Parts: sequence; C-alpha cells; structure tokens
Amino acid sequence: MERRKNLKIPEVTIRRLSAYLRCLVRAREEERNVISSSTLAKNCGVNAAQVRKDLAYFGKFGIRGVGYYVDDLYADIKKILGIDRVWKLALFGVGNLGTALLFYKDFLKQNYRVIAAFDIDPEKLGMGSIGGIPIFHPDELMKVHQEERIDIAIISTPVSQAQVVADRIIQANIRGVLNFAPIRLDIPEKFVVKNVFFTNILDNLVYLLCQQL
Amino acid sequence: MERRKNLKIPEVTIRRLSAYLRCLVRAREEERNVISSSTLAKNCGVNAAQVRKDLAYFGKFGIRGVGYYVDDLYADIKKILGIDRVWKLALFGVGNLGTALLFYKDFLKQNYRVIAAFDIDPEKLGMGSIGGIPIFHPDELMKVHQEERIDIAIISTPVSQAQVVADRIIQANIRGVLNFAPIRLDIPEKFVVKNVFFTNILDNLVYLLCQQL
DNA sequence: TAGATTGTTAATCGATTAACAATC
DNA sequence: TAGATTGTTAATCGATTAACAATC
Repeated sequence: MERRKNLKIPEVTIRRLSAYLRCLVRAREEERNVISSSTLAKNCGVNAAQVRKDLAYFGKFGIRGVGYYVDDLYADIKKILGIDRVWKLALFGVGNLGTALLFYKDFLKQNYRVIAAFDIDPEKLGMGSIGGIPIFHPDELMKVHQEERIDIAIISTPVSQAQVVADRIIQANIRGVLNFAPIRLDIPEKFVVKNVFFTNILDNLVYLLCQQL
Repeated sequence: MERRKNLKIPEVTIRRLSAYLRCLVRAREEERNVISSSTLAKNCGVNAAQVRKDLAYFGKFGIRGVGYYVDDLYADIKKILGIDRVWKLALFGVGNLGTALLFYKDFLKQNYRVIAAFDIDPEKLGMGSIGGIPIFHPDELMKVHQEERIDIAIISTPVSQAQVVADRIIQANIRGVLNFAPIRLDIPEKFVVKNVFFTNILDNLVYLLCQQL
C-alpha cells in the first residue's frame, strides 16, 4: 500500500485519512458492510471527490457502483498510516496531564501502548508504577530503551524541564516526539516533533468566535 | 484593526499569527525593540514574505527599512486575534486532564481564566474548590453562567458524558467549545467547536515517522 | 545619500472540486 | 440492461513565494 508513483502526499490528506478511520470505526460498530465516498464525506464534513482523491494517492480501494467495504478500507487506511502495528510510547512527566495520558483509553483502542513513564519526583518514583505502567528516573532511559525499543516520547513535563528531557530523548535517538510543554523545543531535523499547544488552539477558537459577532 | 476590504482570511494565517505572537513574547522577554519579518519567519519556520502577507490582511504594522516594533506588533496581533481581553473558561470534568488544564499556567499568561469547574462526582463536589476554582454540579450551570458570563466551555469528561455535557452547553448558549473527549459531538453550526484528538495527532506523527524509513 | 526592510504585485505552486467515462 | 458509484481528468480556486518599487 505504498504511494503510487512518487507523488508528494499533502499533510492534510493524512489528517483526513485519520478522520475517515474514525468514521470507519463507527461504521464497523454499526455493522455496516459497505460505505460510499459520499457518506464518508458527509460524516467527516468534506467533499466526496476529496475522499476519493485522498484514497487515490495510495491505490484503488473501492468497487464501482458499490462503494468501499468497511472492514477492508479500515484495514487499508491503518496500513497506509502505519498503525497496523503496536507503537510503544514513553511518557516523560507524570503530573496531571501525564497521568491523564497514561489512562487515555483511546490509545489502547488503537495500537498505542504506554510502556514506561519517567519522572524525577521521589514520591512518584517511590510508587514504582501507576496504572500498571512502571515509573523510572530519566537516568534509566537508556536501559529501558535497550530492553524495550521506545518508538515515541511524550513530553508532559513543566516548561522548565522540557528541553532537558528533549535532550535525553535526542541522545537516546527516539525519533518521534509529542510535546505538550508550551515551548518550541530545539530538536534536530531528523526527529519528528508534533507540538500540542492548548493556548494556540484557544487563540484560534477565540478568533472564530469574534468573527461571528 | 479589522480586516481590510472584505478579503476572506485563511485559517492558516490565523494559526500562524498565534505562532508569531509566541515568538514576540520571547522577543519581549529578551527586551528586543524591533524585529524583522525575516527574523520572525526564521523563528517560526516560515517564509518572510508570508509573514508580511499574513500581516497585510489586517493593515500596515511595520516601518520600511526598520522592521516591526516588538511591543506594537505584539499588541496589534493580540487585538487581531481578539485576545486583548479576558476570556472566561468553564471546565467540564475534573479528572486528570481537567485538573491539568485547571493548573495550566500558560492560560494565565495569556488572558484565559478558568472561572468554574463542573463535575458530577460527589467526592469532587465535596471538595468545594480546587486550586481556587469552585466546583459545581452541572445543574448549577445556568446560575453560574448568569452571574459570570462564560465565554468558552472545555469538555474533559469521559466519552460517555461528553454529549450530555455538550447538550447543556448548547442549552446555556455558550458559543465556544474546546472538546478533548475523543468523539465528534453533535453541536449546531452556530457554535464554534475545536476538537483535540490526541490519537489523531499520534496517527499523524506515526505516518511521518514511517516516511523517514 | 546608502542601506535596509516593508508592502504588494505577479508568478508559481498546490489543493479542491465538478464532471464524466469506466465499470461493478 | 439500468442504476450506482468509483477513479481520474481538467477546471477552478486558493495559498505561497520571488521580486521589486516604495520608503524609512
């Protein structure tokens, strides 16, 4: 299911693929066998031609006159996105946000597994584990990483610790980083970093609210 | 500082404006007086012409041969985005994520104030308040909203409660909704809803990781 | 004035969508 | 075959960027 030719695939297409997947999960729960591009489009708030175009980047998944088989398309999109296997997450910073992510059920529904948590607070280290996930001191990162290859690091530390943690992640060569600390980290190009800045999202929301009035 | 003519402003422009603002905050901390479009661009990872174009949608803020006065541009962008005043937030669901948001310091740095939290758990209600923020039963929403106009509702409940809470928000006519529950809510068009789906963000990260290999 | 940087135009690039032949 | 829906093309729409006159 690799890309056809060597077209560059727009990032928006990838984001929409995630949305289609979410919609297919529901369709499976409702035990629908087949879904059309127009139904999929309506549910995701996009154009039907766009659904077909997005999929066409990766191959032919539908049947003319019929639509898409829900189970097949579900599996195909998972494969396209690379989430047809388990991805191992490590969490840095077991505060409120970190704990929320540890217990985040949607991760488990997909193949995302938090396999280790890191913190420097002796009280938390004393607990040994939380929700079945072991808590380590960051000094032990290399050891943990060697035993059980970490795919993605989640940074949920205070701002003051975020770059320190990032440097350790770089050192361990964990290539995927999901950063929740409201600061732009200094991380080399070859790493893939996604920032989640709540304040920016609010800014965006506020702007749209102002436009309405 | 309203839009010039009646050009439609791209949503990406608004998102970038937030990024420029973040950069200006830093420039202010470093007590820089003036910043050029190319510096701003480099710091935010965009093109200098784009910075100027984005700003040009809203007016002329720079001085040829000089650049932009940091303090002025900071104030101007805040005004453009509508965050030159306090925005009152109410939080629904005081679990780990909700608590994290309650204590989120970046909100305070901007003019975002969480003024009330809502939960149905008697234990939490018994606490009366958390971090200085009063906790109410959702039944009291109307009363609280009447006393102290709520601008934005944050949904950080379990999935099972999200739509129930959304319906109350609709009823109270709170027009801005920031939803963290991993479910697409049924909310009328006139409300402004932003979803934060952690799993979708991870999906995106994973796709990019796969591309590298 | 000389140097620097903006604001803006025009050219380029890329993404969306309507339309329809292919085909189940 | 008739009806439906895909895959794909071509047209449209929109966003990015290079380039440069305006001007501090």
